[in-house]
Amino acid sequence: MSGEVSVIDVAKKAGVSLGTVSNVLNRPERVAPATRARVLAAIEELGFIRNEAARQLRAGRSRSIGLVVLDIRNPFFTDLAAGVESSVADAGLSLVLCNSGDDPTREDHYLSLLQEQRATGILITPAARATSPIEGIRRRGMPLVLVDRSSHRRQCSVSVDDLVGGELAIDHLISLGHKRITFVGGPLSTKQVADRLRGARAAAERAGLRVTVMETDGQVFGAGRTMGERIAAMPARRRPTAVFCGNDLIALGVLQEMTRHHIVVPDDLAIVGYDDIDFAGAAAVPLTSVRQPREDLGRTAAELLIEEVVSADSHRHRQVVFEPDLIVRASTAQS
Amino acid sequence: MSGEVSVIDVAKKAGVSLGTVSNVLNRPERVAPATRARVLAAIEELGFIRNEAARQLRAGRSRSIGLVVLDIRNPFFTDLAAGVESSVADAGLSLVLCNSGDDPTREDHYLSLLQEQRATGILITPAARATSPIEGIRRRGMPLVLVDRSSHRRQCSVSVDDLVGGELAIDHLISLGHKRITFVGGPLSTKQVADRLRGARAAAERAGLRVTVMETDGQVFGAGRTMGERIAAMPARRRPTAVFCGNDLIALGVLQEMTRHHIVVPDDLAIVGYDDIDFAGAAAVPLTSVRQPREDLGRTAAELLIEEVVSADSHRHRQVVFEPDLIVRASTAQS
DNA sequence: GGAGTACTTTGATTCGATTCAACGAGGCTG
DNA sequence: CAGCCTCGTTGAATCGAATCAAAGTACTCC
Repeated sequence: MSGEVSVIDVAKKAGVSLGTVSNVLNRPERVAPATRARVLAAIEELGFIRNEAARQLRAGRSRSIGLVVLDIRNPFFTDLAAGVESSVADAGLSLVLCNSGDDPTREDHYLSLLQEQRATGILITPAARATSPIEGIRRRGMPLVLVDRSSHRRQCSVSVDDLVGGELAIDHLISLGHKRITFVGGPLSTKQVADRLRGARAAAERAGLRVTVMETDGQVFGAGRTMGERIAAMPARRRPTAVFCGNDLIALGVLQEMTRHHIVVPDDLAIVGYDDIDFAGAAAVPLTSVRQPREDLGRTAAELLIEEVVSADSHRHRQVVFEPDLIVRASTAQS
Repeated sequence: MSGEVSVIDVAKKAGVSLGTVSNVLNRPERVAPATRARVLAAIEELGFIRNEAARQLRAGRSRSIGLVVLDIRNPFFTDLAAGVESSVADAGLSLVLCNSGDDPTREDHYLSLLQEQRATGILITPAARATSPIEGIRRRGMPLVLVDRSSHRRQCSVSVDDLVGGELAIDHLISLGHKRITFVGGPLSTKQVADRLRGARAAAERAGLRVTVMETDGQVFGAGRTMGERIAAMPARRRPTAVFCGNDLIALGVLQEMTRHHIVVPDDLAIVGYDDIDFAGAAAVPLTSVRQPREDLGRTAAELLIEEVVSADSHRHRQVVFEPDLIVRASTAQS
C-alpha cells in the first residue's frame, strides 16, 4: 500500500528503535517520559494506525468474540446481543455479530470464518441440524458457550427453562377455562421450540387436555401470518379458543390476521406469545407473553465465555438456567 | 499455541513445498491434480485451518466491511443490515456489525477498530456531532459510504429524502383537517430528524399552519413513552390533535401511553410514524408511517462501496436518494 | 574511582500465509 | 538432437508488530 505507516517509520521519525515504539504502545510505563512523548508525537504526526492483523498474527489470537444468532431481525436476539456486547466491551474485547438465519450452511460459513480469525471464543444459538460442527470446534480448543440452549457437562451453556415456560403459558390458559388450545411454532427440530411444546403438553395432560400443533417452518412474522390465516379460515366451532405461540413474532403475525378477519382477541381467540420483546406490550392487543431475561442471558453467556478464556485451567463448565416469567396482558384477559 | 497447524506442516505431510500448498489454496488450477489431491488430503488429516491474520497481514487489507449503525435494536437498522449482508456476502466479503448507539465515543471506538483491522470499507450512519472523524478516514484512503444520510460530491451516499418524508406526513394530516400538529423526535442535531422536521414545517407553512416540537433525546421506545405521558397530561383542548414522530419506535411509545390513558387513536390523537418497520402494521392501532426502502438502502450502499473497492480508479462518487412512501393505516384513519 | 543498582533502550527473531523469480522435467519441433 | 516451450514446483523474501535477552546509561554510595 502507498501510505502505510509502520512502527519502523515511527521509530525512525522519533529517533528510537522499533522496540521502544512497541513499548510505548503496550507498556508505556517502561518508557522514559521524554522518549514516550517523542514517540507519541511521531505517531500523531505520521498518522500511524496499528495493524491489527500483525498483532493477531504474533499473538496467535484475535481480540474479538463471535456471536452467532438465529435471526438478527428478531428483537429477542438484538436484546441478547446488547447484553453480550456490554460484557464483551467491559473485557476490552470486541464483538462480531453473525446471523445464521437458522441455516446450517450459513452457520458453517460463519463458524469457519471465526475459526480462521482465531476468535477468542464463540457464543452461539445453534441452528437445528443433525450433526453439529460444534463438537469439533471445542475439540480444537476454542472456547464456546451455548446460548438459549442447555447442554451437558462438556461445555458452558446459558438457557431459560423452556419446559417451565410452556407450562406457565398453558396453565394460564387452562385457568381461564380454555379447552381447545393450539401450539403455533416451529420447526419442531429446534430444541427451544420442542421444549416449549413439551412443557405445554405436560401441563395440558395434567388437566386432562390435549394441545394440537400447527408447525411453522420459521419463527418469523410471516409464519405467524400464514398460520393466522389458516386459523381464521376454520369454522368457528372447530377453531381453537387459544393459541400458544413459539415466539412473539409468530404471535404478532397471528394477531394481525385475527384483526384483519375481525376475530376478536381475546374473546374469540386468546393468544400467548414467548420472549416478551418490547413490541409485545405495544401490539394491537397487548400480548400476554412468557418473558425471558434477554439481556441477562447475553451478559451471563459472555461472562462465562470470558471466564473460560481468562482462567482456562481453573475453569469448570457451568450450565446456567434462568426461570421464565409469565407476563399477563390483554391478549388473554378475562372477557 | 499447542496444536496450531501451519502451511509448513501441511507441506511436510504432503511432501511438497509450502508454495505449492499456498497454490492449492489460492490457485488450485495451477497445481497438478495428483499433487492437489495429496495436499488436500494432508489438510483434511491435520485439520489445518487458515490463519486469517497472516493472510491479512500479507494482503494489507482484511476481507470484511464494517457497518456502523445508530441503534441495533431498531428494526429499521436490522433490516438495513440484512440488505447490506446480502450484497456483501455476494462479493465474498464478510460483515462486521457495530452499534454506536448514537454515541460519538463508541462510534470513534468502532471506527478506530475498523481502521486497525484494515477493513475493506466502511458503511456508516454517523452519530450526531460537531466534527466527524469521517473526513480523516477518507483522506487515509479507506472507502466509506454514508448510509441514510446524503453528502456532497466527495463521497458516496445512500439516503431517503427526509424532506419529502416530512411533507408527506404533514400533507396527509392536514388533508384530514388537523390543525394542532406536533413533531415528536430528536435529537434535532441528528440530520435525519432535522430534515424530517424541516419537511414537516415546509408543508405546514404552505397551509398556513405551524408545527410545534417536542424534542426527545433519543429515537427509542422509551423516549416516545415519556413524551406520550407528557401529551396525555395536557388539558385536552391544548393537546395536539395529531403527532408526527421521528420514527416508529417513538410513535409506538406514544401510542402505548395513549392507550394507557384512554386517549383514543386516531380520534383524540392521530399518529404518524416513520420507517414503517414490520411492527408498525401490527401495533395496537396499526400505524400510518412513512416507508423507507430499508433493505434496498442497505443493498445499494453495499454495492456502491464494493464498486469503489473493486474499481478504485474509474469510480465516481454517487449520491443515491430514494423517495419515501406514505403508508396510511388506522392511526390516522378518518373517524 | 569502582562497584552495584535501577532504569531504558535495543534489535534480531518470531508469527503464518503469500508471492514471484527461478528452476527442472518433460514434450515438441525443425 | 539441440533448442525452445509449457507446466509444476520450489523456497527465500515479505508483510507489521511483539517479545525478551542483552546491552547500555545514569545514578548512588562507599
